[in-house]
Amino acid sequence: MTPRRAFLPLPREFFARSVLEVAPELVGAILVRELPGGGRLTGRIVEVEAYDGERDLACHASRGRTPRNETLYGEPGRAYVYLCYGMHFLLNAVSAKAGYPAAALIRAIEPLDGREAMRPGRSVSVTASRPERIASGPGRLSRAFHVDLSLNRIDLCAKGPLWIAPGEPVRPRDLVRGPRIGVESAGAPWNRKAWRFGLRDHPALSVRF
DNA sequence: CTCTCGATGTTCT
DNA sequence: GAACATCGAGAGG
Repeated sequence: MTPRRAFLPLPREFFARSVLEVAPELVGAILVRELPGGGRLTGRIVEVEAYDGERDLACHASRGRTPRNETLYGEPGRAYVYLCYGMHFLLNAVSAKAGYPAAALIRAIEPLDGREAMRPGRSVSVTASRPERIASGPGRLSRAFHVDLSLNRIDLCAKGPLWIAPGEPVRPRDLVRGPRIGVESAGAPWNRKAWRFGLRDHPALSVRF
């Protein structure tokens, strides 16, 4: 019998901490997607950003609680999925204790199992020539892993349609950080916080550090 | 490589 | 109307 990896989900306590601890530790972890029709997609998380509370003007919760961001205020360890720019679904892991809105945005994944079932962008040319970049961006990874609004609020701490398992440890020198992407308009100091974490020089990064 | 711009829908002013 | 945690095409260097 082939020793197949168990991919046990990370426990809820992992996510029930400050997102500034959770986000960097998610780098290197494994995202597992069970497709409705059968088939499993897996990939290594190589880039994550932290969004921390109502005071963080780049966080969706900065203007208070709304129907859209309700999940952010709930139990840690759940998926917060929302529609961005009218056409991309972005995947977050809710962090901190319930009632405190914080989440880690998963921004890029190195494809592992099930690559043939990952959906490329509308342009075949880009991803066909660089298959390792099929999930190299928050919108692209959701498309590749078939993540949409139906997965909002699902539990990432239990086997189901989507969960996160521990990966191989990341050497400290391979973990790099820098300012978050696409949050210029949040203004200082929020657009300058070095709350983006990733694997040094990894080809699947959405943008180089 | 860089820059610019349109797509597309929900939320806020 | 404008803004928005994005992406990819097209033009230009």
